Amino acid sequence: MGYSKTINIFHTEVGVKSLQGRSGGDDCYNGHQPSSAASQPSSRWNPTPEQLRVLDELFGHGLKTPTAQQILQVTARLRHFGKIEGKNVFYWFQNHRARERQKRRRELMSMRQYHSKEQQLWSNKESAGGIGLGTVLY
Amino acid sequence: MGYSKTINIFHTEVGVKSLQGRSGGDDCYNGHQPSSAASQPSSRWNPTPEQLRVLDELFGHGLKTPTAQQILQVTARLRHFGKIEGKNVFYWFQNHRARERQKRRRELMSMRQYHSKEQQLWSNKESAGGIGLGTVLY
DNA sequence: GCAAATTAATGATTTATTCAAG
DNA sequence: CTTGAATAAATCATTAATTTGC
Repeated sequence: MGYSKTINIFHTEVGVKSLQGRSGGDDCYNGHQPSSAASQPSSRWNPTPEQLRVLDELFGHGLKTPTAQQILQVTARLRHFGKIEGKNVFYWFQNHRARERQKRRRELMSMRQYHSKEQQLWSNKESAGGIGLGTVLY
Repeated sequence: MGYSKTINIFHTEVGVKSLQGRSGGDDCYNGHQPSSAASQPSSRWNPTPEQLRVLDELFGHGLKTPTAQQILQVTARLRHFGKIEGKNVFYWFQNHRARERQKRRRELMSMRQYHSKEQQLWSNKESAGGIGLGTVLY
């Protein structure tokens, strides 16, 4: 059975700002602070470069959908670099997966539109006479 | 800047390394060559200002990852301004995307701030549930 | 002003990823 | 689990910009 059912127990523990849950849900990197310059406390988690590095490394090593205990461990590790909560880690993985899928899907769309071989065309001269696409085209 | 640039102590030597004349080596655009000598074959494509203008315009208009056909069309258009191959256009878009991303990522990085406020919101409840810690994450 | 020396840009290659088809 | 398709990231290599001493 799906042991990794991943019921998000994390956002139940503390007050989740459900008012921000909308807005397309795109960025997981949480741009910059909404203020102008000075250190105004941010309302959302903003990962430090070290945190981001660790998260990317974990993701790259195959940790796509961490379990609850994995999220807790990762959170503990990342807290050493700055303020962070479990829900931040949970959402980071969720958004990262979605973002990767989206990116890949877009790439597939644009590629299947023409089913072309892209780079291998350019490795050799396209004008050498062997490729039928060398002419016309606009 | 440029701390980790390639330290090439030999770059006073003339030794042109282009042992593979894969790019024909005819008259590429060279911004300003010595007027006396004949066109010295350039080992790599050097875009003319017109070519650059068109490329930047296309990119700015939304053409970020052109398909093979689009690359061929663009190449055909740009060839009117000087010698060019499809792979040059392909590489140009690849590099342009990468360096735009690089620039934006560096900007984000520099404005990213560190949050020192520590919150212990997850002290007890996170570790509850009888989850055995010490699991290898990857 | 002018080239040699140096630095910054950028074209071209290589390496590591991604999702998902088989 | 392995591999196909196609990058994007990282790196290498060459060109232009510029600095520098004369």
